[in-house]
Amino acid sequence: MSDTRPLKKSKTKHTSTSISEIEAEHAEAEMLAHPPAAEDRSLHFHDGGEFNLEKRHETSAAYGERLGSGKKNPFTGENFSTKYFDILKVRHDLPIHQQRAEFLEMFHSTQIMVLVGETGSGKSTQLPQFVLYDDMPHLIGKQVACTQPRRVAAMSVAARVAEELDVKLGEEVGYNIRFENMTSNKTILKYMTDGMLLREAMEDHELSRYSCIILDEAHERTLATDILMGLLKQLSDRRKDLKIIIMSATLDAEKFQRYFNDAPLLAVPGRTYPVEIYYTKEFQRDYLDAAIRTVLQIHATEDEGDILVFLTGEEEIETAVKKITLEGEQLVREEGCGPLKVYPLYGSLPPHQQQRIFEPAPQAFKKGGRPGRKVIVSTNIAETSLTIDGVVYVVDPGFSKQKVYNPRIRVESLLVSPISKASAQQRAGRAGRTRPGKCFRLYTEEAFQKELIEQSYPEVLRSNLANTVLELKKLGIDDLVHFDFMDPPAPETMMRALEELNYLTCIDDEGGLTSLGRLASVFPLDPMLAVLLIGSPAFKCSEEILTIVSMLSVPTVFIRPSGEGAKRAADEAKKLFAHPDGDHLTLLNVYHSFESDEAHEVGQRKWCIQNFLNYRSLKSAQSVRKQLRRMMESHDVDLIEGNYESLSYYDNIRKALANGFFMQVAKKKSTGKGYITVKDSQDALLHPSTVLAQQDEWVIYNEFVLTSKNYIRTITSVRPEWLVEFAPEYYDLENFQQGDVRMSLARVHERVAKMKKASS
DNA sequence: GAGCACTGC
Repeated sequence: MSDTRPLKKSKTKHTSTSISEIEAEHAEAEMLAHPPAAEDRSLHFHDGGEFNLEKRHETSAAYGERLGSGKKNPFTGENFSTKYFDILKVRHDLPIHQQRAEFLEMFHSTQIMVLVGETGSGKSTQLPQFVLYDDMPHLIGKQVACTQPRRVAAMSVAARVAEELDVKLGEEVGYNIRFENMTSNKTILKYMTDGMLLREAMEDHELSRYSCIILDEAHERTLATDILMGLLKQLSDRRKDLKIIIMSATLDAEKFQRYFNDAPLLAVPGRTYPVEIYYTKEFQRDYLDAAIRTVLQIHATEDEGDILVFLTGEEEIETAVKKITLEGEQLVREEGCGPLKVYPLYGSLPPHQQQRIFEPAPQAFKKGGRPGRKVIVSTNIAETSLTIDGVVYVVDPGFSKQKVYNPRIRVESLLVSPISKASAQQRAGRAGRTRPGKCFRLYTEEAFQKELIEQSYPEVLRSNLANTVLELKKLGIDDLVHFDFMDPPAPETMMRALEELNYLTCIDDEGGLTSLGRLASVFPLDPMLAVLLIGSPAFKCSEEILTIVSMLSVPTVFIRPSGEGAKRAADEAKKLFAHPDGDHLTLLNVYHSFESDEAHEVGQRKWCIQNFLNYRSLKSAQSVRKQLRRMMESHDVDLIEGNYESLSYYDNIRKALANGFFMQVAKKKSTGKGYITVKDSQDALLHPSTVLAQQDEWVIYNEFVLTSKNYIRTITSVRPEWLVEFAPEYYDLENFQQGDVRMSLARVHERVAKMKKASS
């Protein structure tokens, strides 16, 4: 039934390098009441003791253990709970515990160190605690920070560590993520997202409140992590008292060491099971089909154990789920196989459906019968963000959707591309979390060796850097060209970013931050949206623009289910909100309706379902709006509500949009179909989701998407006179080559000149 | 007349 077999067995044994040691359930850590401290503190050593500041950065592992195993919590002075000692036993069994002394020795001898640790080593939870006992931040009024790339990780690790230290979450141990600051003036260990620490660095370049900064999951190379690394490298010269620890999965430890001036390395073993790797003999033309057949074959021939399949996107996953389910039923009927339950898993799936992957595998039809099995068909989300125990078989076709940036046409797009060796190893590791497993790679061993790159490209090489450059400027980095990136981005990408910021007047011609740029950097938005927001009071509609910007900052609010009838119904529902001038105004209508009395009477959640709208997106637009509004207030950006009765209500909003989006304009082609972008002369079609008819000559667009065709998406019609008026330098005729756009613009300039003459 | 891998502020 399958020509992907016989699979060649490789001798390679693989050990997982999985990431989060802490599962979500720890987030619900039970908080115990602390009994009041009654006894005096004289019973030192065999009964614990107190911190001794003189020993700071000179303590031994025994010192920390003595303090941590006494009667009283040395951080709070209160008696430890019995639960504390139960957890302490478990912690002592973690591999990293053996290396506490080794860690302290290295920590004392160097300012910057690199720590690599595999899954289950306990590095994210234990290491920061080792630091606390030696660094004693509470005695010198400082804090220890530990960054995570994801919010859930920051929250759940913090909850776990608070439990381990027998303190209340938010007091000695807390976390800080966007929209939620769970810390207090007692906090000495703070888990936070990497983006959050970057924000703090923009306010305080010295990061002076910290005595030690731990960057966790550094191998993921998020934009924020990369910038922080460059920053910390610089800062380590100015602040000799600041300790820095870079934590990573094993693969690229040397690169981190080299980057940080040959920083010493500590490696801690993980706790995972070996995974056998199988390759196909031949190249698989149709990886989707091969993946489905491999799953069915595993089900028919392999021992008990769940299957995890990696595919690239929602549509592909839903197709695979349907096919596997159908053919699985056939296997049950014809071959007497056990039951098969198939679950999709991807980011845009609502949380309760994501949770279903944790349901237990189906039972065999009869006792002692062939095993039932659970199959999870997932995007990359199961590679890093979510861990599923019980997976024994991994099917890896070797592809994922990755963001790529083309600086020439200034477009970010998603492309199905081969994964890296590191990713392949990470995927394989997912099979060895509970017992030895198998990984079926749907490509040849030769392809793995020769064609896959070692590491995925870091985000900084795949993104538009306008926002990053603005952040760096705000961080006080004047010389961007010589900023020490671990992987420097292409010069053209930097040039594009500087050019864009210059057009937005966020930086002047000398590359210096302008006052507008400084203000724009306050907002957690793309510079263009920030400038749009800051400019909106001039058009007497900043409340409305604030709403539109918030709606543009969350996942799409429109739901369009599959199935012909449902699609039609969803399209009809959308028409109720449609504004003839475009999608931005349509978003405004949706938001207003969401907050209307009518929606509240029905119940917002129900109202959303009735109107094919995404409740979660709208709620998050609300919280984004609240945050941005606060920032506008504190930075004196006027909040002005447009006059809905006025005839110019919508025109004012469109003017404000034109003022912000003047770089993202397309013009209807005078001959032929479709539109052409004004700056880069790219052919583009209006995305079919637009509410606009195809007749408006000039439009601004929110994004340019490359899929089956070139599309511009989220579009509003504007008058060209506005563009010329608001961005005269950008629309100077000399900037345009001969052609359609220039000819039209010339006529616009003439009209404007005539009008001026007539009125004077 | 079509889709949004995953994060983060």
